[in-house]
Amino acid sequence: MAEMPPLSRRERQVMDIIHELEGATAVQIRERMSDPPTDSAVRSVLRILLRKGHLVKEYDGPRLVYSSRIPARAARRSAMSHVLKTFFGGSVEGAVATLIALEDGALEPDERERIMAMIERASEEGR
Amino acid sequence: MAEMPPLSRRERQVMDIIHELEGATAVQIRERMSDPPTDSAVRSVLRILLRKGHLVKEYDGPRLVYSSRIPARAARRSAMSHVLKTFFGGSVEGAVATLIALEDGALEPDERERIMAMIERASEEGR
DNA sequence: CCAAGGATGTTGAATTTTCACCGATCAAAG
DNA sequence: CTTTGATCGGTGAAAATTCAACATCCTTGG
Repeated sequence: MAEMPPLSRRERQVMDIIHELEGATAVQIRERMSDPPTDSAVRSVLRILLRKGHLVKEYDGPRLVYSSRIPARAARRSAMSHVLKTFFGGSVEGAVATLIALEDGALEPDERERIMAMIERASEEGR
Repeated sequence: MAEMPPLSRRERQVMDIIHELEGATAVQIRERMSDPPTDSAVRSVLRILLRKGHLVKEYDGPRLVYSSRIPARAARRSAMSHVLKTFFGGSVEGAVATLIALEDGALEPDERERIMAMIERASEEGR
């Protein structure tokens, strides 16, 4: 049950929104779309993603909430791994450089500190 | 001339390969595909990407080399920005954490040093 | 000069995506 | 009880995609 065929356009758009919100209803998803189709169109995509095994549904009161079947942690790593390989030739250094330069201007001093500390800690724990 | 409609499956696959190689011929692209279609099928996608303005072609001797129309720097930032927003809620700290934990095990001490130095430098220059 | 191989572009058709219409269900309001 | 509004799922057809077969244009070697 590998996730063999990559996602279509709408499918990826919906999955991204669900990842960002970590679970969402059909209406929430539609609200987040820049070019929203009909409500039923969104549900069609959701049904397909369910059938393909990318999503799971769960009732929250009367509403259905759709969530990613794979844990957030794994999804994050997979996404980051892909851009690292595709756009940075695997260079963690290059990726971090782009990352910290992203929020235009400098990043907060305390966030900078936390990141530094985190790297220290990681390199110790990692043996 | 915004790049309004997101890319289709094949289109994205081809664009990723071109980004990774920073320019490639039709044959190179086909070689990199896990489920390669016919040579002409690849060219069809390339033609579409040219028409949509995502690619530019340029002769390198007898061969045509296809490259991204937008500069690598901008493409990298855009890609990283997207995963940052979609998977990390905009948290640079979280993104860096995932990034440095990515290459299983710890990252090289010297790479760690370079990253640390880079962050220092960025926070100074960035004012 | 002529053939062969490589690279490119084009066409048309099969498959896949995308989407709106429709009916069913359910809850709250009238 | 009936109506209203909101959610949900199914169906089928239009639109986009994917792709292989085909035609053309170099370029190179015989």
